Amino acid sequence: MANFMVFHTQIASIMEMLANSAVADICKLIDDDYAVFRLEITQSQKENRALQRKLHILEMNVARERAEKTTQERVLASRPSSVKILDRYRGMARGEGHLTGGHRSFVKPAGHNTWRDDQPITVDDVSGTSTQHVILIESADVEAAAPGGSSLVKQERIEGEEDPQHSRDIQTGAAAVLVPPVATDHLSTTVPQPRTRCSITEVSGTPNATLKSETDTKTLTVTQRLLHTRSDHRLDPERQELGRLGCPLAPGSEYLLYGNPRPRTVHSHRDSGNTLETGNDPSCSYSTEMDPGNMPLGLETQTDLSRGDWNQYSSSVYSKGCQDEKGEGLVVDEVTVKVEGDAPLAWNVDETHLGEGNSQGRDFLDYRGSLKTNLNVATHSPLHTFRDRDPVSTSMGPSDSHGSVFFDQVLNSNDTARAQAQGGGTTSSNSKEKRFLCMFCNKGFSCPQKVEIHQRVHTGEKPFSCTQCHMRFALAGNLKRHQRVHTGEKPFSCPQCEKRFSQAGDLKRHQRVHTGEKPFSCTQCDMRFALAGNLKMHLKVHTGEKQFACTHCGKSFSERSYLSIHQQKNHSTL
DNA sequence: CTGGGGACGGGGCCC
DNA sequence: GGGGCCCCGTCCCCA
Repeated sequence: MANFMVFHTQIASIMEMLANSAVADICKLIDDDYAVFRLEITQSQKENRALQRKLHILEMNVARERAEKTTQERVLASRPSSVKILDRYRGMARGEGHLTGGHRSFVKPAGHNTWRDDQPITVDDVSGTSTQHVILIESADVEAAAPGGSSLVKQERIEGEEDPQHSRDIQTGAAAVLVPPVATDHLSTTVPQPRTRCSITEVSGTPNATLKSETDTKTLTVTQRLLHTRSDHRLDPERQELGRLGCPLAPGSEYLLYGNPRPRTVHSHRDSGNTLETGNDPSCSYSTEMDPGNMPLGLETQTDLSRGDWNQYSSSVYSKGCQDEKGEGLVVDEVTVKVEGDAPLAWNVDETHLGEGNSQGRDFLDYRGSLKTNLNVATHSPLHTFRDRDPVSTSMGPSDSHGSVFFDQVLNSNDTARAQAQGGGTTSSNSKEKRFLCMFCNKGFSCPQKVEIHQRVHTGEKPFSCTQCHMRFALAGNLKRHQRVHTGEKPFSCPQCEKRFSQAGDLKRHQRVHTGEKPFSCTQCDMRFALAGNLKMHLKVHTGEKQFACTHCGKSFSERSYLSIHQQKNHSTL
């Protein structure tokens, strides 16, 4: 029994020793693992800090890149001579629903003087889709700041998570003032040095980010020049190249330029795609979405840009513009522009696009012919100085400067003549009062609102629609007058007869019947006419459309025999 | 072909 | 500044 007790004690002792040993081993293992674990944690923390630093630097680079863009916008905004640009074509794009829908495409104008084809400045947000935009940035600055670390950063954003600042910067030129201080500082210090530029590239078809790095010192050089020559960029040789229109610079001009003649979003009724091709070659389909045939009717129900939206848009745009009568600011709105490669630019303005289905379509001109024949229609207004080729403006704006010049040409060719014929024109003696110029035709107006109204001539905007028919009008007064067609109202009565007229001009014209006045005389013969249209028809006699005109009375005949009969019958005694 | 009217585009002026 | 009105020019159509 005693032996048993001793044995039991020994066993217990051994068990205790074994237990202690086991605990010690376990503790030792735990300590070792803990040490390893702590070491790993420390290393991970170090890596995290390094990655955070890199991320921060990359964010700064992104901000810097944005700042470059926005600063360039400011360069445009701060155009000399207190010039202000209001891009009214955003409304056109709105009509396409692109902008309101969030679709934004900023494209390099093909053939742009200062942009290269390989410039990666392309931001394309497509709303309504789940497309993820991968911003891939590889910057030498990052490498320098975080040596040894990875320079690849993936940043994926889904729809709706768009950076508000980013969006704001892109959407409005006014946001150009919101340049991050860091970015501006960076610009001021590093711009002169070539550096790696960040490219924002949409990677389609790949769920994950891929790396794309582009070093474009040339672009930076251009950007730098633009950033630092805001006051003298008019003298930029490249901008001087704009002088192909023969537009000398006009320093100190007091003209304020309204409107943006850049072509806007194309809504071609013939082309399958709503495309606006930009490039060097002026062959670009252009039409306005003011398609009466497709327009909804009714002032109250219509929501297209031509009506309420348009008004709203215009008001917004011009309210912006009016905020800065001094020309201190710039409102540059973007317009969706889709570039298909570097397709040549061609502006095939087709009146069927412009006014199809509208009796007023006749007023639209085929600008192609005008473009051919009026390339030298020079306007000596300083406004052309500002039709620059600023890559920022073109990237942010609705189109490239080629389209702008095109508009200059074609619109000057048509509207300027009419405007000048009606006492307008930039060179009028009262140009000081009419210091608000239309960007399309240079016609001067006394206030911006009149420019806005006038520019409907060029834009095709017809905000006022008749609720009784499909007719649309650019002027409210014309709509009001038109409605007499439906009401039958004829408030103008002739005092000499029973006739009544819906328009005062009609009455006045009618009264020539009573007075015998014939103010329109033929320069080829002695015929006189009470109506200009009749004279115009008559002139065809002399222009060869009728080959056989009577030398006595001017009457013309399609065949010589008819003329002979006429002369024998009416002038045989002569 | 001419005369005449309907209707619209658009600039200028005034309130 | 905005709206209304006037006016001119123009196109189209018809008798």
